[in-house]
Amino acid sequence: MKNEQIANLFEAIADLLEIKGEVVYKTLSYRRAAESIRALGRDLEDVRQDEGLRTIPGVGKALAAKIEELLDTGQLEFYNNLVEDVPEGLLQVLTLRGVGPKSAARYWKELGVTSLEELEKAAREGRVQTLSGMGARTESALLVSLEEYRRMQSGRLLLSAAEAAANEMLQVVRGIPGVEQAEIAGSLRRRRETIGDLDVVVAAIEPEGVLDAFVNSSLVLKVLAAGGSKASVILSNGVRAQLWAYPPESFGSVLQYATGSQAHNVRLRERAQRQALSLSERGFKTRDGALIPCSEEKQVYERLGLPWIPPELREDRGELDGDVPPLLEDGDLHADLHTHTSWSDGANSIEEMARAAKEAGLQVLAITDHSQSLVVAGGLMPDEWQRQHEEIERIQDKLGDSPRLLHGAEVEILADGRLDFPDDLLEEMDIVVASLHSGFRQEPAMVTSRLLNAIQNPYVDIIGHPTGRLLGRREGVALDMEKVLAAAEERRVALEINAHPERLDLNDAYARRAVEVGCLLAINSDSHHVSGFANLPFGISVARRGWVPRNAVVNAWSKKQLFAWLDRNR
DNA sequence: GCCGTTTTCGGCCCGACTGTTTTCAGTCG
Repeated sequence: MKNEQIANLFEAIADLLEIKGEVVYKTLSYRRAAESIRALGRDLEDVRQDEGLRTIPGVGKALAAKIEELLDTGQLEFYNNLVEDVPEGLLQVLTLRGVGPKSAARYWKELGVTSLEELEKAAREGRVQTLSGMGARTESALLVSLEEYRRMQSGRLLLSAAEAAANEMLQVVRGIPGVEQAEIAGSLRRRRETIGDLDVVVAAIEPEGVLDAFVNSSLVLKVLAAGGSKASVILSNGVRAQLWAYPPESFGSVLQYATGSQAHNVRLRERAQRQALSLSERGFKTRDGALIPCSEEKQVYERLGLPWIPPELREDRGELDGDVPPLLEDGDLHADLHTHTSWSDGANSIEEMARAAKEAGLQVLAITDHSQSLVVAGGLMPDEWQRQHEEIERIQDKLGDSPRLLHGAEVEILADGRLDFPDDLLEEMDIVVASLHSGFRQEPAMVTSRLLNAIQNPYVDIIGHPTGRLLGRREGVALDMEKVLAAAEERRVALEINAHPERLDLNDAYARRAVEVGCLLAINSDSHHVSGFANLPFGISVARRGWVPRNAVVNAWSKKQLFAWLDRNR
């Protein structure tokens, strides 16, 4: 059983235990363990054999035993018994906005509801409002939530889409009279790979007036909740958003609070408690009730004796325990080592791509069009690659040394593990990116061995988008990532963090693990268009979330260091 | 169910908003 499945199961257990009425701290333990497992970046089986499951934060004796049972049998008796008590269908009921464990339990016990369909029926028949403490408004709100659930099935936004929507919202909010400061917060500020809803924080002398103007603006389709400090809405583009409006003296406190993550904030508040302080979005409160607001975010961390923590790290993954490495910054990448042109499935010529790369501040650009077998993407035959080579030399002459062009290919790793070009051609190339575009449904062990084959080839420099996932569309291959990392480390082959917002592959957890085992990484745009270089910051976000130091990223190196690495086997 | 420079037992974060209440529980982030 794989990490993701076990994490999901633990979350389902937490939900069911909450409906059952179990003490909330027990359910929190399951949730915390699930988060730790997601952040692991390696198989639980490996952790069990090496340092032991108990070394995972939030996994104690009981949860370790449950993980072992799942690893060994693929089953969990505890869970099987639990669903005898509490119907699994209630898990979906719990996802409705406005429905928590207490309400779900009452719908189930008092109305016999065990699924979304049954709940809808009960609400339509007016049975929900017969429950004590529930009225007609609760019932109609429930029907609205059910409607929302159907519409919003698609779920989370890609980072790029969320960023565009948030900037639009930010522009509107900054134009509201009385707004002194406005910033993006929430998971978008932490640069998670997908975003559920937007959070924007503003400083204003009169927060109520700002909130009022916002909810009445043309940007807002529907108001879900609105008070004197915050408003929760659906924007006209269908995206859910929250606006937090607080007085300027509390701006830092609320920005910190609204940025989260929740787990990170809990850690901070525990820390505040040890200093006899209580921490909230308004500031610190002393035991005698005096409020100490923070106008700047860094003051929140300062008072707790901490350095300011970059938002990308605020996930309760050890960021408060010690030194954080110096992270990659926008502008640290001097090279893009994986791009396409109209020679295969790109939209622009080599020259257009080169000029755009220079415009984007890059000193080195690798042209890596697809290889012959990827027919749908216009993969190049060997003789076409030779002709492209002449073309690249001509353009290099024309452009001078800026950017420096490298000529390579994104070579298919074929279904049997061979590469799609012969070695003597690969040897001629300045750079070789090897990638999978087919055979994703093979057994993970087979896909792993295909990658290992590619890594063993002396001319391969980078493994492109290693798992092949497409966010929201295709799961990545369940590779034996530890084997891949170990081989890549030994051969000094870099693994890609593909910066396309739909890929972001490797993800943050694998990137962090890669660095731990000494692997090199490359952050590439995989551009198919001159606009593609604008995606590089998304790759940098992944690296930052993965605690990746600058010196582990080959395209953040100097030209000299980069070329020496590329020449290592040539 | 986890965890320990207060503790191996007894803690475990905080406030805004809503709907239904006559003072608060539930949900959310």
